[in-house]
Amino acid sequence: MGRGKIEIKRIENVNNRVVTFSKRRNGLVKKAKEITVLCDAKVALIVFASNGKMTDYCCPSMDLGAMLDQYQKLSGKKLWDAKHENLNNEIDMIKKENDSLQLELRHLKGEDIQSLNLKNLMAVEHGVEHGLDKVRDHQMEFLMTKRRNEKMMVEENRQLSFQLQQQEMAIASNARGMMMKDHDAQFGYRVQPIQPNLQEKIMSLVID
Amino acid sequence: MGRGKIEIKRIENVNNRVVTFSKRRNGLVKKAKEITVLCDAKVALIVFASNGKMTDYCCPSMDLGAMLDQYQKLSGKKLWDAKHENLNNEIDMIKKENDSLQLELRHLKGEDIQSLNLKNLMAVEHGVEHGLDKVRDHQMEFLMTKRRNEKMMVEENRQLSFQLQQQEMAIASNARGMMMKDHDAQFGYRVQPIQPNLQEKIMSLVID
DNA sequence: AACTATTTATAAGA
DNA sequence: TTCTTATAAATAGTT
Repeated sequence: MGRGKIEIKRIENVNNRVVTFSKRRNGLVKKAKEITVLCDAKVALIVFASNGKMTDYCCPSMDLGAMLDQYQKLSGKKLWDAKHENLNNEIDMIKKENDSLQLELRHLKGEDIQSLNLKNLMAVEHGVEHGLDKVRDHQMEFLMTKRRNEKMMVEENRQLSFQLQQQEMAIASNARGMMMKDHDAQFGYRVQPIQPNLQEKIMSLVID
Repeated sequence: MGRGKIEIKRIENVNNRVVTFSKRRNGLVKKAKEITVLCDAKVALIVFASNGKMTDYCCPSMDLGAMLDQYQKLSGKKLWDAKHENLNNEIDMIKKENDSLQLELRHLKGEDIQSLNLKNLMAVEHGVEHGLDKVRDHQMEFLMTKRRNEKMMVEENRQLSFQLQQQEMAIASNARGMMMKDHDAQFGYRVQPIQPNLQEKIMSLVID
């Protein structure tokens, strides 16, 4: 329909092809809209140009998802069900892994062991013993650290007391020596902990 | 385009509507095919009549599934991804559960415990100790059962030996008393275990 | 389902 | 791209 009749075969001239595509795509969408309105039809249309650009139309009365659900029902063809199945399989696999983990966990806690034979029981025992050793080692380390920190705290306290005492002495002699002048310099000394924040660190370790 | 111009609004006359639908649907599909061939386009078209009947067209170069994948990519709209999202969420949840199980398991085995604080360490220790007790209890039971079965076996053996001895004596006296008649009755006695199959049961327990 | 008068779509040209 | 226009194609109403 135009100045000349054309054969329905690929238009080799790129320009013509692009122009024709644009015109016909518009025509197609227009007709889709028209049949939707005129005949109460439900239409979904997706068009990709050869350059990848997409145009789509979907009747207002039903969204594309619903259209495709219907399509699957009526045609019996699967669109996304395949992917669905993959995900379900994955879920099954992870669930199985989960179950076996849970079982192993219960075994280590001494539950559900009536189903184990002697060899497995012994394996579990060794595993648990080993774990217990490690946990106790770690606890020991913990306590050692705590004790070490306590010692450091005591030592720091000792040093602070010493400094404090010295400063008090200095102030006293100052006060005695100058009596009523240089009041402002009197408190120029600052008590400075050797390791700032050490005490907070230790407390958090102990409380944690 | 026809004998008269029509407004683009729902055709109220049912017959006209159905006929027009049929004509226009054919036209739409024809145009879809033509643009596919002429312009190398990819087209997917689904049409539902108001009576529910479906017609569809999809370009031969790409199946509907692939078209819709592309559609989702380019439009950013979700079609089945909504359904998939649920499954993906479920997968994430189970995976998280899995991870925490794995961690707990490693803790019970004494691995990765440097991240635990003292309270948790102690909880793990108690758990593991309890498990160990239970496992050992169970092992003990196992051995007791085995020992009990061994005793039963010894006792049964004793009884069998006794029966056997008695039968041998009976046979001997029979043979002496009857010498050359009633040969067939000679072996009429049968050695019957007190608990049939007990030995097999015990063996399977021990081997298991 | 055909027919056909008309409307609509569009191929080619500008 | 867009507009124009001659012509092909689609189709509304009729038979």
